Amino acid sequence: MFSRNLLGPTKDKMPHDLPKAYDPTAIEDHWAGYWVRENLFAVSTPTELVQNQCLDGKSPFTILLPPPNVTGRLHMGHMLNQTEMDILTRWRRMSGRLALWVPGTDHAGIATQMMVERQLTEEGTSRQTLGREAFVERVWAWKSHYGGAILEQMKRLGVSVDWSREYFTMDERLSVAVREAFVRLYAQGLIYRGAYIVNWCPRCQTAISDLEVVHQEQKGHLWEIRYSVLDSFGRDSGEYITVATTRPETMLGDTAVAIHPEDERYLHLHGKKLRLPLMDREIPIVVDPWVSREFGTGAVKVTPAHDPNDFAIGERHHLPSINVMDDRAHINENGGPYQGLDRYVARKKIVADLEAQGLLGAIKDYTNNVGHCDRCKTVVEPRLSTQWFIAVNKEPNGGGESMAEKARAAVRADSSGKKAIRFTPENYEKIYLNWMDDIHDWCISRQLWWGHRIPAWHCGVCHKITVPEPGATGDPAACAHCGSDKITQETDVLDTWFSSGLLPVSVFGWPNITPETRADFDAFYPTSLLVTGFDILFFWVARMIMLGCWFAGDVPLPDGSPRRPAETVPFREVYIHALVRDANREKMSKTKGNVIDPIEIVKQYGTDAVRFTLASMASPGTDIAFNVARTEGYRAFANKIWNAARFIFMNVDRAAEVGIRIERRWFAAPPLLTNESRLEDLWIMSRFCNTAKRVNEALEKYRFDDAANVIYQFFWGEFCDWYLEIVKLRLNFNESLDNSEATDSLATLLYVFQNSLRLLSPFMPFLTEEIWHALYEGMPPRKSIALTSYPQFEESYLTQVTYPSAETSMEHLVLAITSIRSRRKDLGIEDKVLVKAKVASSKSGVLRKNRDILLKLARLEDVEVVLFSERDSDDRYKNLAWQAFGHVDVYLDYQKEIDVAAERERLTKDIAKYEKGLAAAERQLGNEAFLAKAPVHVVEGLKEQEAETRLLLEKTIAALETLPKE
RNA sequence: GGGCGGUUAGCUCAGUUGGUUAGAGCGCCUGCCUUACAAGCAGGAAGUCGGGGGUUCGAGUCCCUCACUGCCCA
Repeated sequence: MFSRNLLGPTKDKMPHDLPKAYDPTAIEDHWAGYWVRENLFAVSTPTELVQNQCLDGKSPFTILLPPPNVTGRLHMGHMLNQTEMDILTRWRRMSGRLALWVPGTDHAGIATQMMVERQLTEEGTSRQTLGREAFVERVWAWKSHYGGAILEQMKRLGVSVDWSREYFTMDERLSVAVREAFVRLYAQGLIYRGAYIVNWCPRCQTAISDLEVVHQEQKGHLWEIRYSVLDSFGRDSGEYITVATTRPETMLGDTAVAIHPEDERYLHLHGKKLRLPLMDREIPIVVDPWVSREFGTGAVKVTPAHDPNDFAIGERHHLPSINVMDDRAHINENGGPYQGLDRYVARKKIVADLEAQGLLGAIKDYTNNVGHCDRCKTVVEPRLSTQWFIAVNKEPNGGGESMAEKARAAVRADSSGKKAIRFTPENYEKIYLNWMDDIHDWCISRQLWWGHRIPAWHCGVCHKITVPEPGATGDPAACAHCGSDKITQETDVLDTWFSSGLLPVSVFGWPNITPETRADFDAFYPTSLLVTGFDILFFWVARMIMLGCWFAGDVPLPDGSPRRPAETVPFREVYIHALVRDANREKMSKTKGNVIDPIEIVKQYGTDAVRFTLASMASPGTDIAFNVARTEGYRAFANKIWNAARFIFMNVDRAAEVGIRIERRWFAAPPLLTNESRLEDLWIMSRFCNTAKRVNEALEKYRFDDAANVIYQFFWGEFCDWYLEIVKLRLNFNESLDNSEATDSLATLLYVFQNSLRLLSPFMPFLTEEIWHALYEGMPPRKSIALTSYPQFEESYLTQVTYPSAETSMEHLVLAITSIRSRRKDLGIEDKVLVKAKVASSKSGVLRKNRDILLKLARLEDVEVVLFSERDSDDRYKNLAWQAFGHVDVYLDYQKEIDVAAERERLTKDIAKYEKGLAAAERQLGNEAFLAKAPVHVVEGLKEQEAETRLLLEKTIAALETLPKE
């Protein structure tokens, strides 16, 4: 097998004996392992770099892998994300940048805790039985055993990350950063603790942030409940006020009923009290303009402990808050007779009891938006609870901008129009800013055991909170307020996104930035790019911007000068990629069962083909409907490349037989072509340079689709379809002949092929690596094609010769060939039959000069080439059945009966087409306004087109007339 | 309810600042195992660019409107 030669090439073996069909499984594992083993993409701490300045003058290209959950399994979204990052990183690396891609995993608080809890349940135990310390140990054990499987999957995809820098968000050094970030924010007055309505997940038994709540429409009911109005003696007045609710069980915690101050229906009730049914509690009627008069009955029950709006009303009217549910959303001791019941059981019972007491009004069907836990899909319970928050809109102690303000400024254009962070696609900038404009304080505490424990200590004596001073190491021994040593650490942990939001600063050493340790930070911060999905735009991207801008601002530049805001950002660019959907544009989900496992597809079609599929469909802003039909097509492309290699190796071997060896300089520099060089060589070099230029431009704009399609088109449609076919004419190696022509052709062929491999390698790293090594017969100049340079548009090279004329000449030749082929088909000439042809053209010189190509590719026995003018003035050419193809007319000398009817139909159809086109052109050219206002090249182009169409029309009509009458 | 996007060939999608007769892949039809490749080669069919209106010499592209559809936020 081919790759075995690379591991130990032997002279006596045929080195280029490749299997006929490309088999990715035979090579991919080998190279994936090789890249990791050889540490090819490791970037050591730069020693002589100044801030963002490489020795060669190019800044480093730095990119962080969005850390997958340690519990994660690779899905299509990851694969898209990683393919895009890998293409860009490989491309930047090959383009001469110091390219660092840092991988790692996220401890994923809730997800991981759930995973281990599930295991414990199966074992018949629980985390509570184990206790906190043992449980956390158990999670670590789980992590070392099962965690990070996703990184192994990534290795299989061949991502060019620096594995030596792999991190885990709970690593010691990153935990230090988390703690320091917390204590600094606390010292700045931006972290506070308080009782607020939070989203409570009864399943996970923790508060979750607004972002972790997914709203879903759900069919439910709207229950109307009658509350008795009391008279001035506290007795039932006989009057009722009716409220409507979707959550009747919360009435247990009602502390008021609110009405709109100007609602005429209730004016007489201002200042009255009500009897809360079932609980027999007196509650006031309050007036509040927030109440909508149109909704329901215009009277709303107020449950400050279980609804954010009610909480606000409660604050305004100094109402008590009665929390009626416990951590599991069971009714607690404040729920009277309902204590201990699950919320939904309680709901049923309360409705039944109300009905029994005649206090239940209408029950209406009602669809409302119910919040669910993002993680476990349990219905979230808004619930009053004491949590830790970051005040994102608040000025820090000592003044200055808030975190949100800094984070907005980083994205908005400054006075000179520059943006410190640029989004692609651009519209995400607006989405980000809209969100940032009404951002709420961030609830950062979670009632979990797995995560970074909040570095705050509660005093058992004075009940105040002690948070260490910034920079302090070690835990406090005594209360900072009363000196008592009876302090215990807060049991809550931090939101996972708090630690991942710090990654851009923490992975490069923050907060430990000293002259000795700062080299990484100086070189790699800000990172160059973030590639991620829009689903974590707010979760992660926004938090990184807030935290990055906040903390990097304290780190001076290497020369000691203060860091300007634009240099505090965590990344300079954000590329938001699309969602990968299934072939029917459905969102992939486990419940729908339409999840495509990338590893399965990779096994079936090869990593390169899947990568190429994703790249070719990754048009910014458009979701990807992943269709294996596409992947099948790109597997065919991989096979095409493979077979081109086989063809080339075959010729290298044939050359070797007559003593011609590959010379390294053929690879190193482009062939020296002149205006006298052969057309196909000039043309393919021109096309290659053009392709390289377009690929570089496309990648610069994150147009992975354009880049992939341009390469595909070049390699298959130009290099294989035309160049290889033509070059077969030249590759005649013979001991008795002068082989210089064949050798020259081989040199150009190898140059273009080898550089095409480089061009392709960021997209198809495995296949190109394999063939590239084989080209050097196992003795390559570098360890990997990934360490060679990326083809660039070589301006100086292209000005040496007249490439544009080579392109037009080649186009003409191609037109002549395809025209003859088309005519052959029309006449029903079998492929293997060689015929004689006459070709009239506007460029007969090109066709005469490349007669051999014309004969071979059009399968001709002989060809006579004349100019149009010669043909038209010579009687010998009159009355022949010419077929017009624009700049070329074709006549084939073939005796077989032609199908007159079919021919007539075809010509008639053509005539109709030309007439239509001609009419359109004439109409426009007859328009004086058009002639006056349109740019010259447009007018000239149209005139030319009109003339051509007219000529085609005339010729076709003539051809129709020469057909025998029926 | 607020905001953003989409509608182009049978399918999945490109189409850059308005400019000559709208492209690609897959699929489809016809013929070929032409020694790199049948995962291939050659030739071909297929679109009134969601509907309507407007701006313009000129609109898939800009504006208005309607329809359908997706997403985010509340």
